[in-house]
Amino acid sequence: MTTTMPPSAQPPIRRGPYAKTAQRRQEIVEAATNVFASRGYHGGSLRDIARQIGLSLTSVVHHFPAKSDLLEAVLENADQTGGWTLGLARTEGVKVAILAQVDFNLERKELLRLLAIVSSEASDPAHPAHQWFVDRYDNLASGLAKLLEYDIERGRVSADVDPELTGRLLAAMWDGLQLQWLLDPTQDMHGQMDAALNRLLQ
Amino acid sequence: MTTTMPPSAQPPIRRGPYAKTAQRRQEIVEAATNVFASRGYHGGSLRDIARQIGLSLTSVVHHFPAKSDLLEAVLENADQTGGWTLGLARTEGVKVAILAQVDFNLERKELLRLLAIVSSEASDPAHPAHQWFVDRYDNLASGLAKLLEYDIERGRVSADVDPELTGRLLAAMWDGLQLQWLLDPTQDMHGQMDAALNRLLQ
DNA sequence: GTCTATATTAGGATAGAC
DNA sequence: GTCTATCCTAATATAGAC
Repeated sequence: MTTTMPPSAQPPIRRGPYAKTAQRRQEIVEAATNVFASRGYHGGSLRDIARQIGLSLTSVVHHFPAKSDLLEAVLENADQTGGWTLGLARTEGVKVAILAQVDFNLERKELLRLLAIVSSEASDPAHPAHQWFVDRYDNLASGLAKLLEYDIERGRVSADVDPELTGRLLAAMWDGLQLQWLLDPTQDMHGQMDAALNRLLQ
Repeated sequence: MTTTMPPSAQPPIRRGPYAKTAQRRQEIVEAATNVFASRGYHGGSLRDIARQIGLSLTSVVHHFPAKSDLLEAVLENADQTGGWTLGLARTEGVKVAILAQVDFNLERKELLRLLAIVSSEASDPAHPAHQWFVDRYDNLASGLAKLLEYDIERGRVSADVDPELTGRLLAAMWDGLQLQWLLDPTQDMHGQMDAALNRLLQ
């Protein structure tokens, strides 16, 4: 906790350090993304993360007192950089939007590896990211459901489609194809997802 | 390596030890399945595995000199116990067979956790199980493709279905729904897979 | 085959100087 | 904020007795 200033003292102006800290934190988060992506959360070490950006272990710990704090920041960051292209879904429909996101993701293999490994690790309720992933799939499914409803209204998706259920199915297919692609990058994930969307949305 | 007997010496008869060894190995493999399932391959330790069956670490190492040897045995064993119900697919169709396997799998959560975690870890080509999982998905996809062809011939599955591609899609959907169910066991995986099969097989 | 004991390396975390 | 140095724990692996 920060100590409170006595009322008489000059309040220190220090906007520089804050900016520097934010930048450092970002560097650490990016390095952690790489390490967790290749070794998992349990398998990845803070030492590796520190080494990757030429920092000491102590400094990393200074910014993120516990390893789980760092994981939390990594996941937050992953969701921000994985900006879901909502606008495209409104104008072009959910299918086009998903395929665009698939193409975008094919360029960020490390991040996908991270999410794949940690999401399965996190199926243990004691895992620090357990709730985060449970919420993530709930939000993903209901987000897709809303987009599907919109498309159904406009006749772009069959009225037979159950939005909530199909949201779950789309998320599942997405993850599953991504795993197979991660294992074997010669797989045509775009084409496979395209075919899946045609079937699932009729 | 075992030393060769001199021709003059009595060949020792020892069938007991072999059987005992096989049983021990099986015990170790089952403990390793639990540990790898809850902590992953990197995160799981040989000590935990030994402790779980009241054995010393050294004895475990005696049977499996390297950790990766143990993982290999665990995966072999997982595929055997996860006996794919081929007979059912011939008589009742691929959809019934898959749903039966889904129900069976819902009782073996630890094994599914293991496969989920290790398969994503193994997307790193340097992982000891990398090739095993690449082959596994190839075999799974082509196996499903054969079953689909059979069902198409008999009119149980739409002739519009591309067997090889759809085999991939089914495997992906299966994995994806399983992950969501592992994270949140209140998910109705049977119902979701049923709906997915109806859509994917028309 | 199994054990105790130990080697060696590495993990997360903390103390205290600068 | 960053460092060196250190603590404590645990990892894989090996040596050698029984």
